[in-house]
Amino acid sequence: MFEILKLAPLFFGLEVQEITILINKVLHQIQHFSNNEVLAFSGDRIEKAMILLEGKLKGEMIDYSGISLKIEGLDPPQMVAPAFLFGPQSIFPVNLSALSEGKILIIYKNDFTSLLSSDSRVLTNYLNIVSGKVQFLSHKIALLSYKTIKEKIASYLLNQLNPGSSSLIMNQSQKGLAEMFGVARPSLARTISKMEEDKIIRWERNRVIILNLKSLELILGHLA
Amino acid sequence: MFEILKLAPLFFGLEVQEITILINKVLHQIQHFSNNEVLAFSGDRIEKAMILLEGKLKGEMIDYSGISLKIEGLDPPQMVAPAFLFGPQSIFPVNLSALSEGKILIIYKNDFTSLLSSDSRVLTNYLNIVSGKVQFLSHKIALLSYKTIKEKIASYLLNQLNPGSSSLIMNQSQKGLAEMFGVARPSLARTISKMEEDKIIRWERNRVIILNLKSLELILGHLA
DNA sequence: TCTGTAGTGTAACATTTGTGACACTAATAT
DNA sequence: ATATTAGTGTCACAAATGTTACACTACAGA
Repeated sequence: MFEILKLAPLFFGLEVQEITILINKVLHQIQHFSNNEVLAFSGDRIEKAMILLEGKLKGEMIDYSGISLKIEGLDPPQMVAPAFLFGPQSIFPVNLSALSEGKILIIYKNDFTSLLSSDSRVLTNYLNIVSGKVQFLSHKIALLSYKTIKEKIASYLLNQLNPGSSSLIMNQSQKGLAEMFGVARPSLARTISKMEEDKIIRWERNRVIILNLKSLELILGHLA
Repeated sequence: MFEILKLAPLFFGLEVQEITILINKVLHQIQHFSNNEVLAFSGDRIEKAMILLEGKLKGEMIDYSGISLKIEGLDPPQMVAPAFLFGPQSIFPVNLSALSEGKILIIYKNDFTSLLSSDSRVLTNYLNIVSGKVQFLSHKIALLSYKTIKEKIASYLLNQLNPGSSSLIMNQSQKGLAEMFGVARPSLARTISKMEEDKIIRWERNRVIILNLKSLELILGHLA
């Protein structure tokens, strides 16, 4: 019944039998949902942990005008909004609806904390998940706080660069990098070209050579 | 000895006696530090929970050029980087040094998870702290993701506006708003002027009247 | 009331980025 | 080997923002 949970990050390191025993020790429900069913609205209070067992869900973030901003699919054995289960704003960050029929494992908050207390592996896994979100978002904020394309490039290169090395292998196309930075590809190419002109870097297709590390660092230094 | 921890968010809802018993049930150390002592470098692995009992600490985020970007003070009974204790990048996000002599409560990770398991209030408190960080950072990212000044204005106004009202009292000067948005004041004024021209808003010194709410919302809707 | 400070409005010019387009190169699929 | 797709380089023009400067208005303090 819970075989899929062997693959869930929350239960990493546990066998199916162990998982089943843990879950059967706490109050839980199996909720069935049908195709196109709305499971939760953005802003609704979250009362329970929800882990997808079967089927497919969709999370939509809605903006002021009603146009959906971001759509994200959820497959088993993903947990719904793990980092919003606790905290001062424990509300659904998205509209949650079904893309198929399926099943969700439901554990109310108090029972979920009991589950966490009962096995240090599960507790550590959950703390890793939530803390990992913080670390991911912190990194994203650092990236978003760079305003100019030159800063974004410098930051990216300095982050990818191994200490003591002066070149790096690119595993990302310029097009992909532009998407990642949220900028226009031709603008990215133009800025790279300018940095090449200025003899800061040499940009080959799969490799970037740092010609003047100090200049690269100074680009970011102007942030203060 | 642990009286100050009565005020720590981690131990919210517990009495000093309860806190003392819990801490004495796990392995812990009291680390003394002296003025100006460096306690950790940015990038060092985090092995232990650290809660400040006495004294004052300073966290500095250093950028590539060596210029410090952000300085933050820590007072008792704050916990050092609570959201970085677990997770895939469990490293100090800052240089940590002392502004005075003092004492820190040290609990290694495994013992810290034992502490969390042993009292559901402490566990819930810790989950609230870390999850709250996610929620705070998510909100910050939403703000940072607006690229144009018009979007920032629209977002700010829609956030400040009481439902059903069509005007709001400004408790922030344009100059202050420009600083908050990280944009040039004349550029902000120009954009406001344009929105007035377009009959979206009327901007008086201490009051803004929304003339066309739909247009304001559409500004944000163009994000997709 | 007068003076100094803070905030505001606007202009000219400079800089950066976006957009749409096209030609060329490299990689992948048939 | 050829065709298709993806990525790259660059251009002209448009849009948005920054910078510097100055005049004017509002507010607070002496």
